[in-house]
Amino acid sequence: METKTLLLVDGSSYLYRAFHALPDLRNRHNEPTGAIYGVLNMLRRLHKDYSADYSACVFDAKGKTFREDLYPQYKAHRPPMPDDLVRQIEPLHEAIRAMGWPLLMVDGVEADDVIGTLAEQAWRQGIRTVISTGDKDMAQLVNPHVSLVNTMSNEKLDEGGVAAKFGVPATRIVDYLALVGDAVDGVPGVEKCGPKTAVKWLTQYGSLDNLVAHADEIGGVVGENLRKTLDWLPKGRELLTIKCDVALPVELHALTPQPQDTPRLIELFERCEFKTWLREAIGAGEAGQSAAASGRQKAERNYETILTEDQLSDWLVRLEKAELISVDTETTSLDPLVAQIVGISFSLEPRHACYIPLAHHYAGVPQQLDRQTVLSRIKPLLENPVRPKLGQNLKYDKHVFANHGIMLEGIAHDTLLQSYVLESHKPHDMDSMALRHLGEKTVTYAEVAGKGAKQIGFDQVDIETATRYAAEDADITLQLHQNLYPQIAPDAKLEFVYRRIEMPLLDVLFTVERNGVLLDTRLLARQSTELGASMLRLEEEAYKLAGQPFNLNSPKQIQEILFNQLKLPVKKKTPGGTPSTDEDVLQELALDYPLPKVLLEYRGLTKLKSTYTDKLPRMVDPQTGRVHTSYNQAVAVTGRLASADPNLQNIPVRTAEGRRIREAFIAPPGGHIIAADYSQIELRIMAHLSGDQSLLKAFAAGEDVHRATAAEVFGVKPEEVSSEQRRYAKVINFGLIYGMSSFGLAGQLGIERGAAQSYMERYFARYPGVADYMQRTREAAKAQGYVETVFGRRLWLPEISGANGMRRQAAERAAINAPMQGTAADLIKLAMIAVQGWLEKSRMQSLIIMQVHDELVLEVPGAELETVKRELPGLMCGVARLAVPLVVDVGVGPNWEQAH
DNA sequence: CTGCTAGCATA
DNA sequence: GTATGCTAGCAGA
Repeated sequence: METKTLLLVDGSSYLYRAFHALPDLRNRHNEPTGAIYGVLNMLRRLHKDYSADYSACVFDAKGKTFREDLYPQYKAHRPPMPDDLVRQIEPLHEAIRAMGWPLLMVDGVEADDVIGTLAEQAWRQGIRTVISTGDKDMAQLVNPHVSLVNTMSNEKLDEGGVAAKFGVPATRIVDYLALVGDAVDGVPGVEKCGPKTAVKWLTQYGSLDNLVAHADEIGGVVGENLRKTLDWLPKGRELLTIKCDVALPVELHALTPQPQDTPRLIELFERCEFKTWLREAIGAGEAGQSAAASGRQKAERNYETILTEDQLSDWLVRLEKAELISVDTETTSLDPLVAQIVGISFSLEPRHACYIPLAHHYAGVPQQLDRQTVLSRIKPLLENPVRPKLGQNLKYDKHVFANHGIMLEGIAHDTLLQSYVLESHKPHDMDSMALRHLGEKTVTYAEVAGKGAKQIGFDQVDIETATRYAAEDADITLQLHQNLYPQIAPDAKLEFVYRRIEMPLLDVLFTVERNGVLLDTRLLARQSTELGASMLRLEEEAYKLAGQPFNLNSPKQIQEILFNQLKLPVKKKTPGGTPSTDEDVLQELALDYPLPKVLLEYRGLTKLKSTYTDKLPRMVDPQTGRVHTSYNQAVAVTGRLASADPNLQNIPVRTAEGRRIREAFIAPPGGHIIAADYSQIELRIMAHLSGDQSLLKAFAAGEDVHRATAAEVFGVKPEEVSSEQRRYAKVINFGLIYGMSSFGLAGQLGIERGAAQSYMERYFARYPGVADYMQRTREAAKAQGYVETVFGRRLWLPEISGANGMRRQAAERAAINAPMQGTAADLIKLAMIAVQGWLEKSRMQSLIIMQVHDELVLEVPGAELETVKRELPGLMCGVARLAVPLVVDVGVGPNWEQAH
């Protein structure tokens, strides 16, 4: 594959140099133009010399940078920017944009750091970078993939060039700069140490760190000066090090050269009186106009509203031939099972799209094509599995079409899932993605339909506005696909996650959501009544204990009663600084006082009533008589699914009262509920990933792993492990999965920090493979910015190298947890695909009705019970061969509770 | 009416 | 100590 190139221009460095180097040019209004001319001239030369796939001109922005925080004197002695220079900045930026250069300024980040970060991102993606700069500090960025060019002197520097020019390799440039210092930016080095001395020292000692270690060996005054500066040097070096990991508002791939805005350029050149360039621009403008007149203008968008039979037939012909159809629906509702089609849009090539309005209703609406007729005409195409479709969140559109009796097949690509596979931690809504990847600002839903109470239905939106919005959606989706998919396809691991996991899962989730779950609503209603009665009793008791009535649901009022009126001791604070009244605190207080105990009981009951027994019956779909959750496939950064509306992944199980709710999840008459869950899945994955021998052996032998851990940590025989010891071991095992510290373990077990520390040390001594794995994971996360699951799903940790210590530590813990949680998510997703595939192939009536992270729940007719029970574990365990056996427990019952 | 916090349900 | 979604209360529109 040929290599792509990124061209980065250090605009700020050229701006200063042009201003000082060039004569004081002015236009007839006496406005200075010299710096503008100098920088633009250079950009034109670069444009001629390099044909880059990506490019950007980078400037310093306003805002304090980390260097000023680190060292207040940084750039402090610089005189303020001359007014004549300030006045040229805005027109220069406009001209650069008009020329089609992507222009980057990031608040609080210097141009150097933006350039460093982009160069780093580029070489990691196999893209070559050329940095155009007049600043020698940039030499530190040079490596086999990154080179420099000074467009003013025409000097080019690759790795060899840097070594030849400076006398030290590129990797030592920062050390070199720290010794010499940077007078311009006000960063001192070692007094009397110039380039010669710095090179001599670095050649002799290899690096600054080693030189510092041997500082006492250096003689003379310079040696004396070096020793005086030892404390300063690390800080100086930090100031002079270009950061390569700052957060940027745009993606590298969005930095594509844009078409020139000729009219704007003509205006600017006229104002500046750049005569030659002006003539040239006018010539280009005329050529462009005639191109537009003859229909060749590419940049223009062409969105067509389909209102006639002829237009429709015309598009149908093209849709039939298309190799990929970008499709989007506009509807009456966000609820996928309720939504009715208002219009449909298609796009087959970038910047061209159509919108077919079908059910707009407002005064003066034009005649629209008949919805039923249009749907029956496009139905064969939509249902044809060999005509590939593309969309953004097609699971939703598949529901919408299904609501009209159309089964959307041939779903080949989904940009939501592409973005999720590439960058699970970033927003995946179309507006942000268009900006991030295409540099395009899109029409938002709020702009066409309003928001909040004033929001109107899409059917009330006038057809012209609707076309701009809906056609753009199909168009932008296609453009995003053309940008994103090429980033997935060449990477075998990402391709697997996208094509073998997420895309097939889309259809499975559609089926699971549509299947729905049958609820015993009368049972839930009865439970609600009971809960209500108990709550009333607890309420009265609480008022008596408090000496006054208050709102038991209000943490604020509870605070007032407990800590101000009853003067109970404050155990911990909320993040907001007020005394916490959460479960842990109440539990502790309950040992000594009666009211907290009542509050705890009350809280437990309210949660059950409001979230479950009251809410669930109201979520039953009147059409199907069942509850249809919605699985969000692209929110959890670890790769898990998330269930919402209602959330069926947090139905109570821990307490006996809570578990009763599961009795309401039932099978229809003659059917059964089967629950199949992976046993100890995350610990097994930890064994696999770490390769720890003891852990692998314990699983291979089918041992009770918590008991085995207890035996190792407490140094007793497995059969002698007490239940207390096993409980401790279980907490330790879970803690490890969460990347826990001894501090956290102590809190969890209610023991001293030192005791927890020694448990962990003993654990790691007995399971050295696990300790090793944790360290490796932390390092990998730091080096790459992400960690991977067994299947190669990338789990991004943007804060792993951040400046915020607390957040960085949290990112380290997440880094340890993510491969385990993420691999478990991959496994059960593969299992869902396997199970659904098997059910369809063998024409079974059984339905997958829920997924709860490590558990699948099925509704099975009596006739299929034995078959499904027999096959399910094998299907779920067969999706991967790990270094440990996978074990699935299967339970059967008339309801979910009894299936366990 | 919207957005925030506290609290809590699950894996 | 990892990852989610939902509820009620409450403050500021």
